[in-house]
Amino acid sequence: MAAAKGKSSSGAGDPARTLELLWRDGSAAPAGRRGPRQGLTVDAVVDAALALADAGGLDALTMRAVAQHLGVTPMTLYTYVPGKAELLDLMLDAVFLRMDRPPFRPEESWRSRVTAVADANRTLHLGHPWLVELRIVRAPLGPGVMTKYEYELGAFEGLGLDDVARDSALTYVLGFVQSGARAELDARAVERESAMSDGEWWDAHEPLLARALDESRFPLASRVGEAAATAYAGLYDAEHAYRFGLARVLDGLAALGGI
Amino acid sequence: MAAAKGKSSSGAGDPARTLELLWRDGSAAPAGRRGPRQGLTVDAVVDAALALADAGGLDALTMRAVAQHLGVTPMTLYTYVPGKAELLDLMLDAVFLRMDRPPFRPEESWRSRVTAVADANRTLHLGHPWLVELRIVRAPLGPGVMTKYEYELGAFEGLGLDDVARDSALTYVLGFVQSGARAELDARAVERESAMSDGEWWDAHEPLLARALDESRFPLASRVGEAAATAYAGLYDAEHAYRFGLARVLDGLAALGGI
DNA sequence: GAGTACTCTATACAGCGTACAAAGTAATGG
DNA sequence: CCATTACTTTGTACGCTGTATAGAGTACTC
Repeated sequence: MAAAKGKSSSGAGDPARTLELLWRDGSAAPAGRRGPRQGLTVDAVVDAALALADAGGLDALTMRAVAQHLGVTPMTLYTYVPGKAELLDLMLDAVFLRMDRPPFRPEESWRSRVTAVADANRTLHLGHPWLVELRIVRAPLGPGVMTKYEYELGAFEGLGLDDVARDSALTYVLGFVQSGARAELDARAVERESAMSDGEWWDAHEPLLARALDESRFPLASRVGEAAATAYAGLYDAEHAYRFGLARVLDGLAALGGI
Repeated sequence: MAAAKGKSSSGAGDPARTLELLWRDGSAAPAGRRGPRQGLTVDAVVDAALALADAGGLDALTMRAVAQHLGVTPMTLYTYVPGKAELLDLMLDAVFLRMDRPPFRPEESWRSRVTAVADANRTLHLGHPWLVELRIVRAPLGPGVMTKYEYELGAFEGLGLDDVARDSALTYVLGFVQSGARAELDARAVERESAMSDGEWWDAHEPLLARALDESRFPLASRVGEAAATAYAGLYDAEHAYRFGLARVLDGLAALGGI
């Protein structure tokens, strides 16, 4: 397998081997294996990788760091997972599987259920910042992915959608949540990495911005931009954007269902 | 300046220098400069970088590649731009500035105007795939960014929104478009890099997926998943997702404006 | 007891952004 | 006119990445 120089994508490895790992087929039958017994497990590798990525994003997730975390040399990891791509598939399925999924109550409105799904996904993304860095295409069809999909489709019961529209609606809601979470995480990361708050950044730029804030050339932009900046403490208020957007999403879906 | 190991972010460099470059302050006054005359211009560097990134994404955009494209050595570029972060700011502002912005007609409905803005941004993202890879926080306040913001705010005239809500609405629409564009570009990239179509990928996985597609364990998921896969040719139909989502977005905004 | 399948380690590679030092060039100040 | 100075351009070097490859040691099967 050639060295992956590009972005991290899901679903990149050998299908059979990846699925075997996802459903943990080999874990129950270590009988009659030659050679030294393995000192670790796939789960231990995945958990170490999750700890690193949760704390420092995909940049912090290097095979060397995972190995060091586990007290082995980097190449040892390759006896547990085929490569980094498959490790990411396992991480993704693991965090999906561990999500909280309180059962929907029969009398609950679809708005309440969809809001719960959105909130849960927002929490997921904010707790695992590496998720938004991942290209999730051809998702690894493990227990976590399937369980999550099954549960979330259930939230749209009562909206009067056919199966295709139901899938579209879920994709739409999840896209909205991921988009907002990404913006929030990006803002956090920039604030951390630049060691400069939004306010400090603004103070450094404002004196130089006569042209950009030219009211005669950009009347709407300068007026609305200032109103927005004044309304929220910083330049970007993620919480507000989420609440505003979710209300729009729900209203848009209501119009679809004719409710 | 330390080597940037992380993701590419906008707004990372020295404010004064970056703004000077964005508004092209030094370009008209090359009088009395000692040393050899420069063989290139900032614009030439930006255009070369754009050509590379448009064709191959952020992975293809290396300082070495830009230099080779221009027939100089990599370090030569650092006399034109302070570093890669500032080059990305210039690229971003440049593509924003070059967007098509047909004037809104007075009798045009807000739905038509917002649809035009969404379409233009979709075209922008699909034509410049590296945009979705960028962390756009603290956007470089150059002419492109300001002109785009000014124009797009105008699309929400007639919806009855105050300034703060107008900014939120625009953020919401742009987030939706970027989210969909990212999904589409990710799907394209994976298809290209894996040299495997979605259909081929599915054919390779399906025989092994008895567990994942277990109808008793995942009744909704297997039924809806199959309906969606059948309805669209591939696993993900970006065009459909965009049209479906944009209709929801507009309906959601209509409910906000009370229209 | 020989063979074998396995685990784990050590070394190596190409490519990244850019710091640093050196070499060459043109305008300036005496 | 020439030494100085500011500038452009180049070459080299560093630490980092995922993982190919080869070798050393271990525990099972025949």
